[in-house]
Amino acid sequence: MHFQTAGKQRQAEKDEMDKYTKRTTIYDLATLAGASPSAVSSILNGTWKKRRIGQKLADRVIRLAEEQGYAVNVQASLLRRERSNIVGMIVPKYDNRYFGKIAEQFEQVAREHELFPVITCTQRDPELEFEAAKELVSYRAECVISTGATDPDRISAFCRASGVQSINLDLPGSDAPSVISDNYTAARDLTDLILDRCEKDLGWSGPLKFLGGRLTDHNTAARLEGFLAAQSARGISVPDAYIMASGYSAEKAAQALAGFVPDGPSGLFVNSTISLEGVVRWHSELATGAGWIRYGCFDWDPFGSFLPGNVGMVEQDVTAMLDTAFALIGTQTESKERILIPCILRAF
Amino acid sequence: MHFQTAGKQRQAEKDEMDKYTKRTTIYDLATLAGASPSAVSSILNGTWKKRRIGQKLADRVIRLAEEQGYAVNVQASLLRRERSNIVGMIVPKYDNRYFGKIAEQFEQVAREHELFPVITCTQRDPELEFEAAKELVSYRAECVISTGATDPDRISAFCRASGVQSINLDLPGSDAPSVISDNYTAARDLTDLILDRCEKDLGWSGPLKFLGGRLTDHNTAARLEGFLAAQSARGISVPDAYIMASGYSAEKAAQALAGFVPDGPSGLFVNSTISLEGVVRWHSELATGAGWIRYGCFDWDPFGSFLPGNVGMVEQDVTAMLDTAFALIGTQTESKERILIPCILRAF
DNA sequence: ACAGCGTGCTCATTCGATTGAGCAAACATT
DNA sequence: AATGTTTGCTCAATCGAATGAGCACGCTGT
Repeated sequence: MHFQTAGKQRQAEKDEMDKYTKRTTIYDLATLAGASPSAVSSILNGTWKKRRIGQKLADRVIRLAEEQGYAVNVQASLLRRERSNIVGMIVPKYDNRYFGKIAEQFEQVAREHELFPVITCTQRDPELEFEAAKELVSYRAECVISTGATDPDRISAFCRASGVQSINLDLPGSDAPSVISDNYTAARDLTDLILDRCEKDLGWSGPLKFLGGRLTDHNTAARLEGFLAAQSARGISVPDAYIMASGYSAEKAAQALAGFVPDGPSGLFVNSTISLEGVVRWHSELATGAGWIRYGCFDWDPFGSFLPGNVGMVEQDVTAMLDTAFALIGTQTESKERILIPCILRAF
Repeated sequence: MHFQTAGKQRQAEKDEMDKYTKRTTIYDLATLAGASPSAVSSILNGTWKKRRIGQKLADRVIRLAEEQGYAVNVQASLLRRERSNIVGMIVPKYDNRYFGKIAEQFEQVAREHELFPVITCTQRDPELEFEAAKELVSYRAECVISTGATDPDRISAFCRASGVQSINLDLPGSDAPSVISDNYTAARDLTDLILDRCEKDLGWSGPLKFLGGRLTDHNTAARLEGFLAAQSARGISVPDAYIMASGYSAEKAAQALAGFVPDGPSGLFVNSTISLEGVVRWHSELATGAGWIRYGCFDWDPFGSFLPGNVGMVEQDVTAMLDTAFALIGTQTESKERILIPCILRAF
């Protein structure tokens, strides 16, 4: 009999190792309670009423489990259940408020859905991203959410092949449903805000410069579109040289602005807080003309409102995005639709 | 025979569900390769040479595994190995640079040590913290690292009872080894920096005000000690009312300063970026006297250097802390020592 | 021809929890 | 007393991979 054998061996172990290994199992508890492992199992996982185990035995086992510091072996449990209850998230970085908030909210929402959140940070490295996805599949995750992935479709394809659901967040893919911010609308609104402020404060109306991000990146492209649309709606045309999509780093942003000393009103659309760092560095080192600058940033940081010249920031609605994403988990929909979540514009 | 039974049932499943469930197992691969599951298993986990499996069979199985998109079932594998390779980290928040960096570095270092990192964010809720620890123990984590935990000793005790190693990071406990910043020395250095600047810029020498944190919290206490020591070394004595350890929130910090309108030189020691937010808010709203203020912050944020009045920030050496903590993993040392890691002072 | 050895593989058991099936006793019903 | 029903529990198989033990074959040496 399986459990007796196990019990005996465990006993031998105890004799030999004398409590070095304290991992209590249901077999140990069964022996202690004078009951069967299956009774113990069902008592501890809450199915005991369904299985018509008596209250008395249940109480006894529960007390024993507490005394012995029992904790289920999730590996064994999940193996049998053929469910993992794990939701994986792939995130590029934790080093800014946006991804920090995503990670934090992700955990919270996952727990509300009775799922075990596992977050992996991939440093924007496509290989690491894919490795992370494979790892999550190995853990039999119920769903893998790729956030800001460089190659979301590769991940989706792999997940599909293993029968794992995948969802894209923040950056869309074409091979799985995507929940993303409404970058176009928010960029348009932010651009309008900057233009309004330039007019009000400086009596000047564009064109604005666009700084940061990469044009090949979907979100930057959508934001640029909104940026241009807001201006062309006012009859402003933006010279090509004003589009400085110089990548994601403070240094690059500062470099892009290096030669620029404003000799009159000017405005900037800053595409991320990381680029904003570069802008602020440049701005604070200007000998003259600093007062002629107005800028807004597509991204949120609590220190933003204290930066001189900053007229407003766009905060992405992380909570709404995650709620939407989690609503998709478990649905069999083969749709690869893009769901747009409106952003929150914070004007200063 | 176990594997034949499994093979047959799997086949039946395939017939019935026609590839809806694609989770390939070693039994599937064994059938396809005409080999035994044990051969397949050892080939895929790298022990095949030890087990004298031939190169030809190995090649064939490896190719098949790739073709079929095979991924080990970690649950089964770990159950058998009785090792999880999981390191857990309990972290209070992701919403500032410090914990963001900790989380990111933790993952990286864990991977370098061939461990699977699982991070849980507990919102500074003691119950959630403990639940998280229990969950990690259920997953048979090799080690649980508690960062900034409100009750690290409770976690350590529970882990010990289950035979799981635990380490405290950032905030010390008395029941497990602790790796923490050298708060005293860094606070002393930061205080000296602020005092120096006050003298140089304003021709004034203290006493400074201390803002933020909670005195019951070990780190705040150590920093306060350094703060006071630096001043008493210069013969400055600090009035009790200058110690405003008003907790961890921007609002609280702003409130603590609310009535204060400087009518002469003054200096502040700010105990965290979250308090710094409150300071900056207050500072930027001052009608007069803003120029008379100098402050430094015990915590790092890249926007810090652009804030007027900020003379320097202390950055905790996260990399060194984590390297030190990981060096402890697997050691059987029963020591509950505190290991102090020097901080990095960034003067502006 | 047979012992001795190396090579290449398979068998059967195990990890700990779950679960459909089923047994035995207590109790109710006719 | 015979039958049906409920209650309280146990059995045995199972999830997928890992592994000590061992089998069968071929080769070498004598």
